[in-house]
Amino acid sequence: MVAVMADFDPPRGSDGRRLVPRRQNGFVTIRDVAADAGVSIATVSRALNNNGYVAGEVKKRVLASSSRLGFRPSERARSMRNLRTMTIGAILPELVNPVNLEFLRGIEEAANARGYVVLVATSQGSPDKEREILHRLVAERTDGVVLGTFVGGRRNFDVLAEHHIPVVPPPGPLSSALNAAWTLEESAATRQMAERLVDLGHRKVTLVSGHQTAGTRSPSYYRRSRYEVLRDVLGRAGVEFDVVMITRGVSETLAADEVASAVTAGSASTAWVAANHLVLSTLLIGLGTAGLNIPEDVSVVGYGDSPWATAYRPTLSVISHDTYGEALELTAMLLAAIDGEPPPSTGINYKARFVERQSTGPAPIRRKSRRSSAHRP
Amino acid sequence: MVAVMADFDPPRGSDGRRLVPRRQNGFVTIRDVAADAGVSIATVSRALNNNGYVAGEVKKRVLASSSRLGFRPSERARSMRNLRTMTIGAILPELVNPVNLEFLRGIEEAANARGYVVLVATSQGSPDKEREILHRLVAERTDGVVLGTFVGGRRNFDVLAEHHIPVVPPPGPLSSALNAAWTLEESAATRQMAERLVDLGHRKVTLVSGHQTAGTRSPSYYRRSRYEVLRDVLGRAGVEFDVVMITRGVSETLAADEVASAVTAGSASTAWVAANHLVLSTLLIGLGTAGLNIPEDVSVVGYGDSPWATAYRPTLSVISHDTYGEALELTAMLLAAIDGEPPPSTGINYKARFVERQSTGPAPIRRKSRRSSAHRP
DNA sequence: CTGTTAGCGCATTCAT
DNA sequence: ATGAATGCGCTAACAG
Repeated sequence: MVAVMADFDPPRGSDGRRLVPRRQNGFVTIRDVAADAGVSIATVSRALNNNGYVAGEVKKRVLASSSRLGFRPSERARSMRNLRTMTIGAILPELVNPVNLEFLRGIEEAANARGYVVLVATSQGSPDKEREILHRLVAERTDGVVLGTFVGGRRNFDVLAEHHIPVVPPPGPLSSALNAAWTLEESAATRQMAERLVDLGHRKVTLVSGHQTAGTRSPSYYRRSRYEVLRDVLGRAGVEFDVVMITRGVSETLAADEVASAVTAGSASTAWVAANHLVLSTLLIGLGTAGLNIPEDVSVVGYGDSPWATAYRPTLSVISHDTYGEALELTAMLLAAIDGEPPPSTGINYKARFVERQSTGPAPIRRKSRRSSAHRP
Repeated sequence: MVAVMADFDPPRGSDGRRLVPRRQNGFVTIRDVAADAGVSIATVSRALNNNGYVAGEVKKRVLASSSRLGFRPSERARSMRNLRTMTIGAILPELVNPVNLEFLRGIEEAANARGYVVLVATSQGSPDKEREILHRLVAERTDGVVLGTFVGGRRNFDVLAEHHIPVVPPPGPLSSALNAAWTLEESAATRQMAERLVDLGHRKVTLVSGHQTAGTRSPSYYRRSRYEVLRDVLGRAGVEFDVVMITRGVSETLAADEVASAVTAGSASTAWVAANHLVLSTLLIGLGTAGLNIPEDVSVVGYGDSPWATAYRPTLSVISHDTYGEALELTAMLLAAIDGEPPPSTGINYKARFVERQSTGPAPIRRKSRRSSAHRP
C-alpha cells in the first residue's frame, strides 16, 4: 500500500517502449553507450572526459547517445581507477545542537563548490562509535575527513593516519597550531566575559553544562579550555564558581526543572553561563520557573549565538563563534591538501568574541530573600 | 605551515618499521591479507564474510592477518560486485533552518541503525541545483534517496525514476498517499489555528514568509497547502489576509527591519504567522522594533517548534511537527523497500498540531492608534 | 575445504 | 584517431 515509487512507470517514448534500456541492475553503462554510438568503450570514455583524441563527428555521436540513454558514469567505478572518490566524511557529535548545523553547512558548501560530496556521521560522543565511523569512512575511501568533534584520542586518530587520510583539524591532544588558535580565541572571549561579570559585582557564577552522552570523556578539551579560564579568572577575583551538569536524554521541561531547583538551591548564583546554545534555552526556562528576572535578579550568558539570542527579551549576551566560517575555511584547507594544492590560508581565522547585550547587568545589591521556593502551578 | 596531518608519523613497530605495508595508494588490499596469511584471496573473502567453508585454523589466521594489517575492505569495490552501496542520499533545501537538522537527524539515525551511510546535499531551492545533485547521487549509485524538499517537479523526479532508485516521500505533485497524509495533517492544524485567530477576534492576519532563494518556484506545494487553508478559513470568516515575503540573503537585522516597516505600514495586522521557525525569530525582532507587545498588541504564531518557543516570554504558540519522527519513519520505509522487506508501517504517522501557548490572545479592542512610526534609536 | 576465474564499470596504456 | 586489453578490489561460481 505504501508507495515508494511503485506508482511511477519508467519513462516511455511515444511508441510506448521504454526510453531507457533495462539492464540487469538498472543502470546504463559505458558499454551501452558505446554500442549505441557504434564505437568502443575507450572512445566513449575519451569523448566524455575530453581526454585524448576523438574525431569531432564521433564525439558528437557519443555525446548524443550518452545523453539520450541518460548515461551517468558510475563514480564508484571511476574511483576505483582514479584512486579518488571525490567524497569527504564529516564526523559530528550529534545532530541536535544547531551549532552542528552551522558547521555542517560550512563543510557542505565548501565541499560542493569543489565537486566533493559529503558523508555525515555522528559519534554521539562515544569513542567506540566514533571508531566505527572512522572505519566506515576508510572503507568508503573518503578522500578526507572533517572532524566536528573528536573524542577517541590517539587510538582513534590512528585509524585515519594508518590509511593516510587527511584530516582537519588535527585533533587537539595531538599537537596542533590550529587547535591552539581556537583555544586562544575561545579563552580570550571567555576571559573577557568572566572579567565583565566580576566587574558587574557578581560573587557567584555557575556554568551550566549538559546534554552529555554517557561514555563521553568529559569535559572535552574544548570545554575544558572554557572551564579552566572561567575558574582561573573567577578564582583570582575571589568569586565563587560552580558547575551544574544537566542530565541528558530527559525532556526539556525536566531538564529545566533541574535548573530551577539548582537555582533555588542554597547558595544560588547571580550569574549563569550556559555551556552551549542548547542548554541556554533550558537555562532560561529554568530561571523563569524559579521566578527570576533577567538581568535584575540574575545575569545570563551563553556560548553560541543565533537569531534567538537577539529575539529574546532581554536580548542575550553570548560568546559568539563563526562556526560556519570556520567550517568553510577548515574544509577548504582539507580539500587543498587533498588536491595537492597550497593551503588557501596559513591558518583558520578563528574569532570568538563576547557580545554583551542586555542579559548581563549588575549583581543585585541584596540577594533576593528566598521566598518559598517557586512551586510550579 | 598548516598541518593537515603532516605532523603525524605512520604507526611503527618497535623495530621502527611501518606496521602497515605501504601500498601505492596507501590502502591494504585483500591480496595483502591473502599473502600474509598464506591463502588465496577467495579464502580471505570467505573468512571475513562468514561465507562458505573455511577451516577454523585458517580462518583464525586470516582474521589475525587482517586485523594486524588493518585491512578495511573497500566498500567501493564491494559495491561493484554486490550492486549495493549501503549508501543513501539526503536532499535538503538548505542547512540553515533547524528543522532541517531534525530531519537529517532522523535520516542519519535510521540509516546508521541499518548499516547505511548518508550522503547530504542541498538544493538551495534551485531546480537546477537539485537536478545536479540527483545526477551525482545516481553516479554515486546510492541505494535510495530521501527528499527533504523537492522543487524540480516531474522532470527532476525522472532522473531517479529512470535509474530505478527508490525515493521517499514520493514527490507531491506526482500523486502520493503519503503526501496527502502530510498535507491533511498540516491543513488540519492550520485550520485549527486560523479558526482560533478568528475566534479571538482578529480582523487581519499576515503570513510572513521568506528566506527564499531566487529561482525557487514559490510557494512550494507544502507551503501552498498552508497558504490555501489560511486563505480559505480566513476568507470565509471575512478576515483580511496578507502575505509578506522577507528578502533572503540579507542580514537578520535588515530582515527584521523589513518586518518592522510592514508592521507599521498602513493596515497593520493584529495577528502574525511565521511560515517557519527561522522567520519566527525575525518576526519577533521586527515586532519588538515596532514597539508592539505580545499578545496585548499582536498575536504571534509560528510554524515549527523548538525549545526557544518555550523559553521565549511570552511562550510562543506554534504549529508543531515531529520532523525527526517523520524522517525516522520515512527512512525506515525507504530502507525496507531497498532491502526488499515489507514496509515497517502502512504509512507515516504524520501529526501536526496547533500548540497554543501565550503568544496568542484576543485582538486588541481598539486598533492601536498609529503614533509616529517607531524610529529605531 | 580451498584455489582459479570471471566479471562489476571505468580509464588508460599499447597497438594499430 | 580508434580499439583491444589490462587492472582498480572484491565476491561468487566453478573446479578441484
